[in-house]
Amino acid sequence: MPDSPRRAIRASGASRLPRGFFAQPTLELARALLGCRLVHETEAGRLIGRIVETEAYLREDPASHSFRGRTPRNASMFGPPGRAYVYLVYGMHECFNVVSAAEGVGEAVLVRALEPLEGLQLMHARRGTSDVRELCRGPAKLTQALAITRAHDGVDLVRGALRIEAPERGFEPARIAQRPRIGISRAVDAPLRFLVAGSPWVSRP
DNA sequence: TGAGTGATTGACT
DNA sequence: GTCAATCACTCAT
Repeated sequence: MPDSPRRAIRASGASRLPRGFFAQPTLELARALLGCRLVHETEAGRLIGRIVETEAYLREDPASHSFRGRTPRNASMFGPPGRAYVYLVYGMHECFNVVSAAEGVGEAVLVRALEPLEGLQLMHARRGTSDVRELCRGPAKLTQALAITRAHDGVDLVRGALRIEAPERGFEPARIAQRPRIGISRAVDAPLRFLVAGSPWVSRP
């Protein structure tokens, strides 16, 4: 009996993204990440969600943490592409970013929402909700659901317990919409938010 | 050194 | 719809 296609991909390592994937321009990466899978292998089990919403934060971008230069907090943003940038916001919520652009350039892509794929029971327990729609619909919700903390700041997302994998073969987001970003007070009109149009999993339609 | 702010969420009116 | 929670960081004394 032959393996399923998905299993074959996993077994061959084909779902792993090449490091160069993360080196593409930040805007293109923000779009390309839609449909990819965020995977976290934890001791309690494997947690997986499909990325359905992202926001780009660029150099020379007043809304970006990197705008005023490198600090201990945002140092990961200036690291090599394909790393994680995790920070604390409002004193209690953690947000997960994929670092992009060359080392020394402070750009990243914020992951705002996921479609839960695997480890749903663990996510429910971590989030304290029985509503599947509320598991990963928001940047701080998804970090809580997938057990992502500031301890993951700077980790390599190409390989390791926390990583990003390519979409299943043949999978493509139906339609991609581009909108202004959410929750910021500077550069509010720049259409740097990307989402899977019509997806019920995005933080705001 | 102290005040102000923030890439959010959930509880409450 | 409004608003509090809570702390790292920035900026102005």
